[in-house]
Amino acid sequence: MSLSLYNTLTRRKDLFQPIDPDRVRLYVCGPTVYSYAHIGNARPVVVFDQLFRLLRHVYGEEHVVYARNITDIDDKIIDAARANGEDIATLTERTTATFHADMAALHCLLPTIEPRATAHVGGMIAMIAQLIASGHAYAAEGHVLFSVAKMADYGSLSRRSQDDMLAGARVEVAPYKQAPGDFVLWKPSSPDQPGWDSPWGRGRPGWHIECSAMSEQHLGTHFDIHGGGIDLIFPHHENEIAQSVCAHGGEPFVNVWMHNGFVEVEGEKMSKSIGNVLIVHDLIRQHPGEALRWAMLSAHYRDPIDWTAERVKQAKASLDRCYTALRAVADIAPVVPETPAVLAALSDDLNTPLAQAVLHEQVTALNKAKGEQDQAVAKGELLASAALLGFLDADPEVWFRWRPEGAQGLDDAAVDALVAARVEARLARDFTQADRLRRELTEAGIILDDGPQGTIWRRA
RNA sequence: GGCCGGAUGGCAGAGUGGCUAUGCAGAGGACUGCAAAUCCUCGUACCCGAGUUCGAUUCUCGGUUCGGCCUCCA
Repeated sequence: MSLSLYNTLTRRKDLFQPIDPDRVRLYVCGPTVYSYAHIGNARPVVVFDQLFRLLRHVYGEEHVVYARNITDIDDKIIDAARANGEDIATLTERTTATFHADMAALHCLLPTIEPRATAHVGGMIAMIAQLIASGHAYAAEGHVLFSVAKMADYGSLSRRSQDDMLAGARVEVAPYKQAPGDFVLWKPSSPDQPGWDSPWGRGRPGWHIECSAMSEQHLGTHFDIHGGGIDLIFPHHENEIAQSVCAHGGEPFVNVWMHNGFVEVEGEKMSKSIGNVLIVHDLIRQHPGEALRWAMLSAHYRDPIDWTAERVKQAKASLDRCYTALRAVADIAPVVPETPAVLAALSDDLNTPLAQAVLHEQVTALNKAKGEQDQAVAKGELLASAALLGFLDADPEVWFRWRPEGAQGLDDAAVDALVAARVEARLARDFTQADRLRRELTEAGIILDDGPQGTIWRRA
């Protein structure tokens, strides 16, 4: 199965050919750990988790290296720590732990490597020194800046020229800059700010250099795929390219650049001023994480996604349909196929909406399957496809008993008791009583299914 | 102003130069003590205009419109 991926560099889908199929390397820009991750932060995590899963399937689990950094030094962190009255390490460790838990709830695997910026300052300083030595950067007033004029094809990823950018007139013109487009590699720290000793005085790294230094250390100077949000194309990734290519004597840096689209909320841009920022940590208390993952993957990763209550509801309904089918064949051992049917959809630039459609067709096939043999095959087809997407790994009984945190109403034992009472009433052919109990349960959000094997229930 | 990406049925969302996904919602039927679930059937959607073509929702050009980025941003 050939894999094609849309490459921001070429602006088209290209056949993916790894540099080394025994060591396929992926780098994704990870979180700046100063507060809870919002749904927009979660999108690249879910999208590139999906890519990671696909690459592992195609090249083998041991042959894929996925690095996603933790940015644990940044001015936003400094400000947040000060505001909280806690030290930076406490803040970043706490936030990182929450990030891990939240992303795990979205069924995201841990990356192979999770480098932290503060553990790589030495590498950043070395790379900056290299850039100065090769004439691509200069020191001025305690800062070190990259000189964009020294790189011939600066702007090739975002396809913009220096002139175009100056027309935007939002470029900060600092006195120590030789040209307005030059960007900071190193900046000085005041005594009350965190800092590291360097040849240019005590200071801290600029935003872009950490990814160049960390990818170099863990993935080498030239690797396969680099991902992140579409807003990172410029300046972050453009500058990363400039730093890495120039520090490595002009050799190629990344073959495929991939960018996910933005998340909107109920048709509006998500922003603090509108007050519609959705925090993953809150969402996972109100909805099963698997449903949130389904919702996130229900739009193609390059398109903007409008995150709505309706979308989450539909995602939950889709998974209910899957788990309903699986519940009916819970006792049948699946016959797992070698190649999941969703592989073709995923191999076409991660077409997850099409993959979900395939899952639905597999559910229909499972529902229609007659006899244990056919059911075992249909179940295996569904599970194999779902596994590649990070879905349907729960016990259906657990899925259908899920309830939001702090939910009022009947707990599992209370429901079981009422259901048992109704079963007795039905056996006694007291349908008035049975229907009264059904009504009571329906009002409590419990849906009953009287089947040949007895009565089962689920939460709506 | 520059660069980039969209516009598909009630909703979400794929895809294709002719055979018009998938799910939800809706209509009808089978099944059912009631119900739920399931299965079957149904609704003939592709922003506008011109061009290319035997044929365009799909390709080309123009337009309308929505959105993103232009050194804080996933």
